[in-house]
Amino acid sequence: MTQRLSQEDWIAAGFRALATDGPQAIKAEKLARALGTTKGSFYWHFKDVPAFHAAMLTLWEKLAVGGVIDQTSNAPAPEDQLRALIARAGAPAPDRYGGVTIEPAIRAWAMQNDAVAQAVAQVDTARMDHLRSLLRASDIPERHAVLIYGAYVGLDHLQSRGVDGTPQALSDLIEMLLANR
Amino acid sequence: MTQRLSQEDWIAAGFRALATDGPQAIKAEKLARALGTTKGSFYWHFKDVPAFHAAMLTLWEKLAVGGVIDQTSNAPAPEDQLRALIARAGAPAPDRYGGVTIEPAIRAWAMQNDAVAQAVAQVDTARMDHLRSLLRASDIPERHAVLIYGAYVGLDHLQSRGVDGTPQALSDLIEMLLANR
DNA sequence: AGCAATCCATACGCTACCGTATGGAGGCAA
DNA sequence: TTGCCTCCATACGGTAGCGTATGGATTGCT
Repeated sequence: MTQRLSQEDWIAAGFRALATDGPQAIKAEKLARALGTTKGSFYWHFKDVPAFHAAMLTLWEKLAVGGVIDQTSNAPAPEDQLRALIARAGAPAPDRYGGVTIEPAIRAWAMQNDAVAQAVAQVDTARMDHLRSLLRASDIPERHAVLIYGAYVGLDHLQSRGVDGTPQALSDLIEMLLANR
Repeated sequence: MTQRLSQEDWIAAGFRALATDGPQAIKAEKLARALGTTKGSFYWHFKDVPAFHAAMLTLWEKLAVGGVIDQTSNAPAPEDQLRALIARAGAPAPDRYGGVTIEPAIRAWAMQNDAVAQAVAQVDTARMDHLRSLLRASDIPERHAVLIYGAYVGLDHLQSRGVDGTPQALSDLIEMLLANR
């Protein structure tokens, strides 16, 4: 690699490593090897490994919340806002980075790192709040937010493990809830 | 600890460590410290760390598949078999060990270990096959197996992260599917 | 071209964990 | 009691990663 690297390059490499090999792959020297450089560069761009992790998390929070919440105000009826949300969240996961879906990996990471767990909790709360408001506007009981979001999380996980039929399943659920209100 | 330990003691400690601190806590010396002993004992009971992991996985597969599949044949109508399954899978997760729910932690572990991923895949296939047969008998379209199982996985994850309302959500889904067939 | 700022390579000491080897400690049978 | 067998403690060499320090290379500015 005769190219000079930026913080973003390192973070992208971090997400790639996280998605393919799990949290234990997000180490300074390991990433340096993957980028064809040395940890000298890493410690130039980041104070230490926890700071690097924090940078990854900040970016993910932005992608994970923004990617789901915005672009729903364009739809006319609240039912269609809901459908648009599911369409966006269903097939390809909303938070991709470098072509890789990272959310299941982030959730796995949260098991062994409290800072990550906290970030995931914030994202979950924000998403569920938004979902609840859409449900309210669509005359669907708000308590179903847990079901929808749980299904989203589980289907995303199963999709990452190679199970298929997952995108369709989520919109099946929404249509059923819309038909039964 | 003046007590002599068995393989089972080590495995229980392994699950405890996995559930609370994640996969990186399943190390010989770490577990030894948690048990108040040394790794001399560990390497007496297990050939090496991968062999220990394999023992954990074998046990989990048994709990995870058996715990869901058996004890459903006692119900009369297939609808009630389905309800019984969900009741068993809903509130406390079916595979507990030492009072701890371990499935979300196992799934997280699967991100960074191919042997674990394979075990999870086998469990998922077995459970979904069984679920599909119950759906067939209950006149619910089989393709909804993915939705139900996805919801189960996601709700189990959310429950482990402290979100509440998760047990109710799964039976809501089943009742809705039963009402809409 | 010359200079400064930016970025990377390398070497070092430190910690954590692995797996092995070997020597006990304690229970149990004869 | 003696001896054996099961189980654990300890010490060792090896690997991988952390964070620091310091010097060298490149880039961009003037």
